[in-house]
Amino acid sequence: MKVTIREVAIKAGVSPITVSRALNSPDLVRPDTRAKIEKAVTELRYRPNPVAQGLRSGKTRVVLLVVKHKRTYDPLLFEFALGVSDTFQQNNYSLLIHLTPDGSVSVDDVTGRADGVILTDIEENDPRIEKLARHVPVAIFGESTLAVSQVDIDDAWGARLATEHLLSLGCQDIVMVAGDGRALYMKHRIRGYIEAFTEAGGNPTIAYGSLDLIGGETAIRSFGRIPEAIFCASDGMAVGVLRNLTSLGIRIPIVGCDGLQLGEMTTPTLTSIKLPFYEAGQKLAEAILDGIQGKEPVNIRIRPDLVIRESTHYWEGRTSRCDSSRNEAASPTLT
Amino acid sequence: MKVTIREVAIKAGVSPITVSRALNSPDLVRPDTRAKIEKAVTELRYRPNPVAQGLRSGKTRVVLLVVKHKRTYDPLLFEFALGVSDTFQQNNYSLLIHLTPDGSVSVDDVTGRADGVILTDIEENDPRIEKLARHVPVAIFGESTLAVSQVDIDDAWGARLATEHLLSLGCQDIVMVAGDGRALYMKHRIRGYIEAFTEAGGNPTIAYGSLDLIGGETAIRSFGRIPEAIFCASDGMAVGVLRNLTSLGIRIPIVGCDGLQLGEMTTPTLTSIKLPFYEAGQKLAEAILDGIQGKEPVNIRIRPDLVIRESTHYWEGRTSRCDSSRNEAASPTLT
DNA sequence: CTGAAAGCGCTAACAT
DNA sequence: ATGTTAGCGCTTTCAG
Repeated sequence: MKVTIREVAIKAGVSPITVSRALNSPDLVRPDTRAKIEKAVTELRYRPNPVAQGLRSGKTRVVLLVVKHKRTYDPLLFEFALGVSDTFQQNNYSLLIHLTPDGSVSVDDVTGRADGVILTDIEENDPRIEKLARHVPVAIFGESTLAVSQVDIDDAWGARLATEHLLSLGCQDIVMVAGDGRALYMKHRIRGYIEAFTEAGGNPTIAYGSLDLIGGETAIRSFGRIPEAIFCASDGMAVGVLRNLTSLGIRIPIVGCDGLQLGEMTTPTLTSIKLPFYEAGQKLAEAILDGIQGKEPVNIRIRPDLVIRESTHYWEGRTSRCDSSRNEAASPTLT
Repeated sequence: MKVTIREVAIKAGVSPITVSRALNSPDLVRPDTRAKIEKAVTELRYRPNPVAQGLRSGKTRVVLLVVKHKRTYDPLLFEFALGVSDTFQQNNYSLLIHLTPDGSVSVDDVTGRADGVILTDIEENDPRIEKLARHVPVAIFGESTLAVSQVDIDDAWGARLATEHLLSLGCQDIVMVAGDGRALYMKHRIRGYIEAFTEAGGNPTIAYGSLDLIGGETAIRSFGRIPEAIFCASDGMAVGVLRNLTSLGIRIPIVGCDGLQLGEMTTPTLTSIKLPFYEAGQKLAEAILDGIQGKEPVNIRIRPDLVIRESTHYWEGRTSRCDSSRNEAASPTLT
C-alpha cells in the first residue's frame, strides 16, 4: 500500500540513499541514474513520508496558529488566516490551528508538533509570548517589547490618513467617534487622529461608543453640534453615523475604518481606512518561517490605505471649507 | 535540550521500554518502578515526541479540515470550526487547516500528514470525496451517496419548523423569500416550506433574491401583495424584509433562517431557525475520529431549532388568523 | 558519483 | 514485571 524509498530504490536498481539524493539534491546524482529514479518514483507514485522526514530532521514543517474565539466574528481574521495559509502553502508548510475561547496555549501544544507559533490577539505584556519563545520561534500579530518577530498594522497611521484626507477636503471641525481605548489598536487610532488634527491646528473632539452601528448612531449625539466631518474608528460605527445623519437630512464627509465589504454596500458607499489583514498574514508567515531558519526577529508595521468612496468623494476638488450641506440623500442602506 | 525516553530510563534506572510502558499502559508496570519513572519524567520535563510516535504507529493524530475561502465570510463557519476544534482537543487530536479559494485538495496534502479529512462546502457529486476516500477516512459536512461519514443540517426540517410556526399563529397566506436554488441547502429549505405549507392546504409562493439584506428588501416587492407572514431563507434577507415592511408601516410575522447574532440586534428582534453549526462540527469531528478507528461511516442529519423572538412573538396566543396589522413600529434597526 | 552504516525517538514482538 | 532486539522511513556521516 504505502511505497517507501526502498521500493523505489529496488525498482530503479540503486540504493535508497541515492533515491533520497536524487530527490533532495539532484545535482549530486548522474542524470541517467536520476532519470531511472524519477521513472520509478512516478510509476510507483512514491511520496516521501513527512513524518519520517520530520523525525530525521527534527522539523515538522508545521506552524501553529493560535486564535482566540470571539463570539462576534471578525471577517478580517479570516483574511488574515488566508494570508498566512497562502504563504505557507507556497513554502510547503502546513497550518495547525489552535482555537480556544481565551487564546491560551501550552508549550506542549507546540513542541514536537510545530516548528513555530503565530500568536494573535496580543495583549499588553502578554504572558504567552515569553513562555513560548523560550522553546520555539514565535511571531506575533501585535506588538511587544520582547525580542520576537512582530507584525502589526499601523493604526495611528491609518487614523492620520483619515484625518488628513478630511483636512484636505477643507474641513476644520473634524471629530472622531471611537471605541473605548482599552485595546491597543484603538489607542493608536485615537492618537493618530489627535496628532494629525493637532498638527493642523485643530482641537480634537472624541465621542466614545460601541464599535457597531449602534455605537455610531448614539455617539454622535454627544457632540452637541454637527461637526464638519467625522472620522469613525470602525466601519460599523460609520454606518451608524451615516444613518443617523441621513435621517436628519445632513450630509458631511465621513471616513470609516476597517475597509470591510460593508462599506461598499451602503448608500452612500463609505470612504474607509482599509486594514491590510491579508498582507499582515503573509508577513507574519514569512516572519515565522525566517525565525525557524534562525534569522533575527523582524518588526514590521504595515500601513493601511485610504479607500475613497462616495461618503467623502462628493467634496473632493472643492476648495472651500466644508459646509454641512443639507441635501436629499437617499436613506443610507445596508445591502 | 530535548529529553528523550532514554534519559528518563537512565535516570529512573530502568530500560526505555519500561518508561514507554509506564506511560502508555501503567498497569503493566509495578507501582514502585512506575513511581520512579514518573519522578524522572517530571524532573526532566520529559514529553514524548509526537513525530517519533507517529512514525512508529503510522498515525499522526492530526485531521485535515478543508475550507473554501469565501469573500463574504460566514460567521457560522467559525462556529463550526470551533465545534471541530473543541472535540479534537478533547481527544488529543490536532487540526490542520487547508484553506484554498476553491476548496481543492490533493491526496498528497493528506497522506502522511493527517489520519483523516473533513470536507466542507460539498457540491453535488463532489469529485474530491471519492478521490480522497480511497486513501484516507473522509467525513463531509454535507451529503453524498458515497459511503463516507456525513453530517448535515436538516434544512428541510428547519423550513418546516418555520412554516409550521407561522401556521400555528393562524397565518394562511405564508410566502417564502428564498435564494436561488443552486445550493443544495437552499433546495432543502424551499422543499421544506413547500411540503409543510402544502400539507396545511396552502398554495406556496416564493420570491427569489440574493441572500443579503438587499435581496430581502427587493424580493418582497415581487409578490404584488402583502402576505400574512413571511419565511426568509436567511437572516440577512429577513432584516431586509423587516426594514422594507416597517418603512411601509406594516408589521406581519417574519421568520428568518441561520440564527445569527444579527437577529438579536434588530427592532423587532428576529424569530429564526437556529442552525446548529457548532454541534455539526462536534459530530463531524466524532465521525472522522470513528472513521480513523475503522468504524463504519455514519450519516447524521441534525435538526435545527426554532428560536422565537419579537418578530413573531407578537402574534403568539392569538387564535384569530393573522391580519396585516398596521402599527407605528419603530424603524427596524441593525445594531 | 554511489553505497554502507548508523540513528532520529519510540514501541511491537519476543524473550527472560 | 522488565529487558533485548529490531525496525517504522528517511537522511547524515563516512567510505569506496
